[in-house]
Amino acid sequence: MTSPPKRTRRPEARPDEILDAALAVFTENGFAAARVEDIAIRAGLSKGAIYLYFPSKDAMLKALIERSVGALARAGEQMVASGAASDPEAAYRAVLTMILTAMSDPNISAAPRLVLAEAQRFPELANYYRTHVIDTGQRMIRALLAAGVETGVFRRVDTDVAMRAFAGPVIAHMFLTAIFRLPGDPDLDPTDMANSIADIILNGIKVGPGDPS
Amino acid sequence: MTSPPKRTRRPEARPDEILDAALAVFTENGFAAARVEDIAIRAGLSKGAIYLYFPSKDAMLKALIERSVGALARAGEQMVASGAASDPEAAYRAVLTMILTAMSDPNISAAPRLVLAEAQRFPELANYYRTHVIDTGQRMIRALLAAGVETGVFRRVDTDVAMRAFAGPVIAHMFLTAIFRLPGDPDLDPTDMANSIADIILNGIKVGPGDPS
Amino acid sequence: MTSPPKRTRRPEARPDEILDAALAVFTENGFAAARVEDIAIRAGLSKGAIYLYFPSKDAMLKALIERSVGALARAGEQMVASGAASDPEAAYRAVLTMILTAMSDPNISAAPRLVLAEAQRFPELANYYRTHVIDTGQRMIRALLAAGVETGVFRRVDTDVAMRAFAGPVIAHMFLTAIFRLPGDPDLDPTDMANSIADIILNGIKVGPGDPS
Amino acid sequence: MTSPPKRTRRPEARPDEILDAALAVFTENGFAAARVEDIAIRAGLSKGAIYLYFPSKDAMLKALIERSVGALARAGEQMVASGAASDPEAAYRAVLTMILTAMSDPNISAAPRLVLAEAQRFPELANYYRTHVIDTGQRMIRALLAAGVETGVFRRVDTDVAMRAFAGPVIAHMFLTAIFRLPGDPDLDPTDMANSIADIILNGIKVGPGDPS
DNA sequence: TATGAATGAGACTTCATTCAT
DNA sequence: CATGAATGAAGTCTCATTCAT
Repeated sequence: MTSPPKRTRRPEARPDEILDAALAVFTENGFAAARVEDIAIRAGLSKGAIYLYFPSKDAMLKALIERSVGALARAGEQMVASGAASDPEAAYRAVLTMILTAMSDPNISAAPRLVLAEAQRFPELANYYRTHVIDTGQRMIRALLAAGVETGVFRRVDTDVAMRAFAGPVIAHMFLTAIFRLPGDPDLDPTDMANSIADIILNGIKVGPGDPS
Repeated sequence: MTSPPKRTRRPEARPDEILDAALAVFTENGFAAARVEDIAIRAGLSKGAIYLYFPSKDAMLKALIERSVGALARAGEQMVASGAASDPEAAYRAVLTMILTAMSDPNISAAPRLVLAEAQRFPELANYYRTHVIDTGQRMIRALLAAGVETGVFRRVDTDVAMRAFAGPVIAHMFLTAIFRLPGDPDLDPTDMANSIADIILNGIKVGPGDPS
Repeated sequence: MTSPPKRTRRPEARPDEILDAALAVFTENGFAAARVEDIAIRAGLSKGAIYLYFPSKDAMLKALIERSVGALARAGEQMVASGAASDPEAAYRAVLTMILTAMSDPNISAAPRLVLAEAQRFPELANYYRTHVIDTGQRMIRALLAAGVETGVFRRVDTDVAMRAFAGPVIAHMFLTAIFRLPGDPDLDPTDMANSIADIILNGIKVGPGDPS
Repeated sequence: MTSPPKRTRRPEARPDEILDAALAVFTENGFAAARVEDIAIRAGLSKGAIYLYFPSKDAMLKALIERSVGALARAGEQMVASGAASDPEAAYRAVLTMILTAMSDPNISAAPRLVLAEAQRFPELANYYRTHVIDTGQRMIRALLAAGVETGVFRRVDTDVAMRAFAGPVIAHMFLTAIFRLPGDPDLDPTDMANSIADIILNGIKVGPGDPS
């Protein structure tokens, strides 16, 4: 239960500790301006030791993104498991609440923000993210929409449009929370926020009075 | 008709030409990794000449953001002029179309993306952007909502929620277009996209059959 | 009597005005750190105009030293004219008073100090100064001593020793006045100082009671 | 016995080795024109390694002066220990011989000359030197004079005058030796020179036949 | 003569990476 | 495994000098 006696930090956890430190430093300074030494210090290691675990600073960025993508993928699976097919509306609310809650924590949103900030410089990164995150998200959105159309609650909406409508508010919330929030600003409850957003989006894609199909 | 022999080229346009070049290089490489020499080359100048117009690389970033904010502010005024009060729905569609069209051009979205990428490193920048862009946007959204509530077409929606619902799809579109778009991907017409998004959002905040007020 | 109407500064005085400015800037910043632009500003000219009068920064330094050496040479002639032969003691007092008075003014001592500061970097400069100033001084000191020995008031003193005894206090005074003087320090009257120093040095080389010749 | 293979060389001596190299390069080129790389090469290190020991070129200059002042202070203590009180004349001769011998070596006089050359640019440096060297020297001269007046061998001499008479010849000797000496010039024996100068100065401040007190 | 925009070599400084220990 | 001294490439910024006007 208690934290181990410092020197005995299971050495197999090192890479992860380093990535934690790297994420923090990358987020604070941007990738290019981040110094390996600062990562080392934050990880409680010497500069040289970092290179026993990662061959380069670039590799750390890549590993970081891959790790974060893994977490997102797991979240996605959970999301699918939450039963989109039977009740698409409830599924959407559940997923949105989960993601928005996560993105309300700047420490958790750090990785996605890092990708958005650095993707242009690292096309390989952008590609990895697109394949593993965006495409997955797209598939999930499509499934959600299909389920809703099937059950007659949703009208037919273009996937590209839906992606913007579904992901956009999350991204906006992330930036507003992590970057543009002032010290005195009130804490917005993520669950309330998620439900209010869902009220709008779901209402927006529901079959209306005049919509035949 | 052709450009004069190198040394004589509307000298009063220099700072703007340099900022154009800087924006391009910053966007491509990120601020920290951008080299002043590349900016100079792109601006058709020597490295040293840059420093005749800007005292430092930091100053270029700042000037760049301020210039871009000016453009956004002007767009905002135009948006207000488009008559939100008389017909909020039409006003929203007009504004969204305008912004989304702009953000469909990676060259135009470059400045906002730069801010999102670098704001964490430059709190002063974040602050400037918040005061000049986000707060202005918030005011406009509030005015739009109030007008709609007044005329009985919109239900009452929290401003923070509305900001995420209104701005989010634009931001998502911007990133999808500028960063995650593959060479072969089809061109999405911004006007169609704006209208489809507006269909969702407007429908989402409209007074529904069951909503009394 | 009044200063000329600004634009009409006899253009033939330009080089001298530039050298005045250069001396001031060189003294303040050292030669290497001095900026040609600062010299130009101080001279009321543009950077480019400087190069109409001097081919390089180095040339300014050289011209500066040569000009200052000319002034010193003229002072030396005056010194010789003051009649060392007839009364060496009075001649020494007169010369010391004159030089010490001059060296009490940091503006006047600026050139010699500049030489001492930069001579190592510019052997040609050191050489010029040695030939024109030091060697001349040496000859004068030798003449003074010879006259005193002739009249029986001075004992025989080695020229190298005498140079150190004669010039040293002047140099010390120069540095103490120009560099190490604090704002609040009292003004020392150069004439008093010269006479007090002369009291020591003259007494020191006079034929004493026990000295035969 | 021979120096070990490059990387391992009493590492604790590094800063001192660097300062030795810096002093040489600063003296040769002046501070502003000295290149850090030249210092590094002279110290047998790479450019970057210098910055492991000193944060800037300025810091090297400061450290250099402080080190040299320390040496001078130690010499001063030794001088006091040489017994000024019992025999002021002998004490003066001893001190002058010591200092003049030191100043006859251009390597040793390098630091003081550097101060005289750069003090104007670095007021902090001038101040440090004044407090630690000049003021100390002044106190010692005053003590020497007081002792001589006490024993009735010296007449009363103003301290400011004495400083110029005592320190001047040393400074003159230093410049004549380090800067204006030609390759062919004969070696002057510092001890002889010190004694000859002392003959003049001591004689100059001694109580004369006509001086009552 | 004079201007001042422009050039480009060069300097200080930083930092990713290596390697002897 | 770990350290930390060392390297060297690279980048920002400065400034003497030039030149079209």
